Amino acid sequence: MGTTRLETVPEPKYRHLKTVLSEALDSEFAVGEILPNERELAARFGVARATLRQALEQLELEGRLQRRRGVGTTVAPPRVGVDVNPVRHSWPGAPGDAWQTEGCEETAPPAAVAGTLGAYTGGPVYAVHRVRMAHGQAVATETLYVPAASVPGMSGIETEAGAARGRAVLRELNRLELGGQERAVELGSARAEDARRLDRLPGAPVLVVTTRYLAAGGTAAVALSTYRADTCRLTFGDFAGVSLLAS
Amino acid sequence: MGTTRLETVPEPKYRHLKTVLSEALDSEFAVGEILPNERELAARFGVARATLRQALEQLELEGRLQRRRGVGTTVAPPRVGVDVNPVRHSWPGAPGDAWQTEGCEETAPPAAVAGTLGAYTGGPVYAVHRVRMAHGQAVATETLYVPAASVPGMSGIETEAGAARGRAVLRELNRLELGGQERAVELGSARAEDARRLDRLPGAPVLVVTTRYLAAGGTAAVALSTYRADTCRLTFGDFAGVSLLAS
DNA sequence: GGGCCGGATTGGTCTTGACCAAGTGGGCCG
DNA sequence: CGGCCCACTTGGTCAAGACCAATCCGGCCC
Repeated sequence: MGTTRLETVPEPKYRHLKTVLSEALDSEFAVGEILPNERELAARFGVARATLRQALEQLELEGRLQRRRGVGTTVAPPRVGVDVNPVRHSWPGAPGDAWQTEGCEETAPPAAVAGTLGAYTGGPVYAVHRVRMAHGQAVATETLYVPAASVPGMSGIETEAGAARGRAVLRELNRLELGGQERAVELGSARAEDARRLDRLPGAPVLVVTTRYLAAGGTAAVALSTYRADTCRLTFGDFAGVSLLAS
Repeated sequence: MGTTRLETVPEPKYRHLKTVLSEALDSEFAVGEILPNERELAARFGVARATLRQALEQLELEGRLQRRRGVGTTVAPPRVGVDVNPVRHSWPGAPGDAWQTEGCEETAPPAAVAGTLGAYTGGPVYAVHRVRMAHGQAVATETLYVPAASVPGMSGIETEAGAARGRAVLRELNRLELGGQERAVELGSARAEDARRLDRLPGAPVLVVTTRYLAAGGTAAVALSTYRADTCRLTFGDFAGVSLLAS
């Protein structure tokens, strides 16, 4: 074991294993290459399969590996940089971004969202569902909550259905004069529904992005987005001038 | 089990357990309260300890629980909102933020950082180490890489040492005319050194924030920050006018 | 009183062994 | 030939049990 051992206590096997595997991935494997199966790897390193899996799990969390039941463990490509501002000076749904609108329904928003919508509570709220693609695979899901009262021209919406209706809501939203956005990022685990769309198991780690879209009257809409934590690196396009924000 | 069961396949025990525990946390436990130990919980639910631990691990990942060896499992408080822009129109180290400078050394930056420093490669680079506190506990660590060539007045730095020297570097940096920042956020696992400072085990999930500080000449500095993913919710203060960024 | 020490408690690591579920691919059957 | 089906491979879930390491706390010793 040629790794650093500055600690006074022995390093757990799985952590040492993780280091060894990590170095092997850098030097001996190509992206997309398939590793030996877990039983063989465990035997090769002389550890129990559970111990090996502990190391593999962390490597997968770091985006180094990709595992699929029935297929195997493969070396993952570097994380894709995903800009949470897909299009400059845009509301969601502007042409050119990678979002794909899937549907729209009229529902009661989650309690947490309802609170931030503030002034618009009470009236109907549209929930627009979208999926974001990158390199041919789904990397994020989003539910955008839009109170009908917060945007004009919402009366004709009922004439359309499904994805078309979602796009109509976004179109109306884009007409608003915007006052900026407020974002938060935290770690979460994918709900069953999101996991399915992201081709992951429920509970998979995701980066949860909460966005408040601000308009003259207050919060015009709230978006809840979940990005695959294993494959995504969220970027926040350069926003010049923190100084511009001085109050 | 009153939970939704729309899937056709049976739900794994640990996931069901997670749901049950999650609901119990909401209704039957107070923040800071200590749960029964793992062996008793496992017995109570009629599962192996490993299965119970799988549920607890996910709940800890979501910031619902906090576990400490030799102490027990406690109900975690809601995540703290941490603004990655601690002070408006500021370089790091401005008065009033929650960062605490711990030391400064002259080192070769990691390869990834060296690349982005671009024009300033070759000369000496200072690494300033800081820790960010919130509610009395360390929630983030940071290493700020500052090429001596990128800031003026760096000649007198050598007269100071340790934290004082770090503050001196930050002071000089603050004098620069700034051109904005570029950020990226991704999931990572804490290196041994960071884990120690964050009072976590190595490998603990962290949100890794990479910040490029831009100045007239290019990248003036690069910061690598790691935030405890279980306790932090990163906020990006409202930046008005995505429209201001239009090129 | 103050500090050391040692046992009890708790989560962390590790093993062995078993079965399940999702894909893959080859071979049989129409 | 084309499509269905089943055996097989692979990761996912689960069990029962053992020992380790960090912490706490009470009692002993100075």
